Amino acid sequence: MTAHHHILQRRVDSPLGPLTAARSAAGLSGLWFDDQKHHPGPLSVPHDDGSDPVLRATAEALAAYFSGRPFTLPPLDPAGTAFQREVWQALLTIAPGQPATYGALAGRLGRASAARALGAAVGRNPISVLVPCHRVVGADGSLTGYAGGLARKKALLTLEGGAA
Amino acid sequence: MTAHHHILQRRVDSPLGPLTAARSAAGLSGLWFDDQKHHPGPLSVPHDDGSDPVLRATAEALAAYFSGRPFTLPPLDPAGTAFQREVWQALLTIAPGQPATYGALAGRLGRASAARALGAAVGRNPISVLVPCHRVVGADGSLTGYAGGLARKKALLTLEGGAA
DNA sequence: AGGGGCATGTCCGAAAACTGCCAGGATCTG
DNA sequence: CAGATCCTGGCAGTTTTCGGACATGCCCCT
Repeated sequence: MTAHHHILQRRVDSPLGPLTAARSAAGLSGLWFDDQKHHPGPLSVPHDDGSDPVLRATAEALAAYFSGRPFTLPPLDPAGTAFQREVWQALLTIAPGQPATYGALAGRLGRASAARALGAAVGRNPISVLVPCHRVVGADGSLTGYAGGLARKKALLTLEGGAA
Repeated sequence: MTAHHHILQRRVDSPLGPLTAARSAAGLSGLWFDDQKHHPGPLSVPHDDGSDPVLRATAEALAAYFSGRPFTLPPLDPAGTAFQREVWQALLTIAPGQPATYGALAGRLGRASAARALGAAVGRNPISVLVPCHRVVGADGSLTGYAGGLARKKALLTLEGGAA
């Protein structure tokens, strides 16, 4: 029951706009677009001077992602309920270019009837882009929603190509 | 808005039963009878090996108090809302043998009408005995309540003598 | 004397509301 | 008649709201 807080932050640029990355003691705890939904607001923690390994790895991963190069994720430590973390974990298993539906993902967790609850959890994903919550679409292929705005979701899916 | 946690604990004995003392980074954060109300439950923090200065000072202060000797308090750092800390601070100004009433104490804080709220705050005092929440009584002199049980409250007031 | 109402800050439990859903049926198009 | 659209109800986890209950005491009314 350790309450994990953000302890350090850093600004990161991207083709879709600037983001704020934050880390906890254990790893990357958040990565938000400035204007996205559920943004935690201005963090009252110090800014990284560039030496933090987790935040540096985050920036590098993001840059690699947008330029289509392979990359490795930094350790992740998003704060949430057990169910939410379970869902966010599952997001990592969705390959680029092969979007899944909310219902299918729910089924994969053995909770076929919890598609809607899963949708709510996906919408709360604190680590944009790197935890690919944008790869989940409606049963009919519609985008349905994205905390960073549907335009960004579409851009990300287009960038990843595949069966978009 | 730093959430202060307990980081170290220690058992302490007293004539009224064993207590658990806990400290934060800044000072003594709690001192509870085993069976008292609002007990935080088993703490998942290491036990002091006897070398911690704050917890040692706590044990010594408690021993001195019960044997009627003068003593000095360790630094205190109870966790609570602004109002609660204000109330607990005020408790320290009540001299032994000269109990105050809930209403009088509220008035002293410039909140004459908040006697009841103050009562609730007093009841939440996490540092038993050393922060003398037992020195507050009803307007008619009745004991009204004590997290550690009325028997202990009475015993403490008797021990302190004065206009009990 | 005794009873009822009210002020005040906090916590806690219950209940309602809110989701980035989806399947099934009704309604609306060519 | 075959789709495309729209509406409806039920789903499950989380968040928000709300109503009491408290370690009281004063005032007003019977």
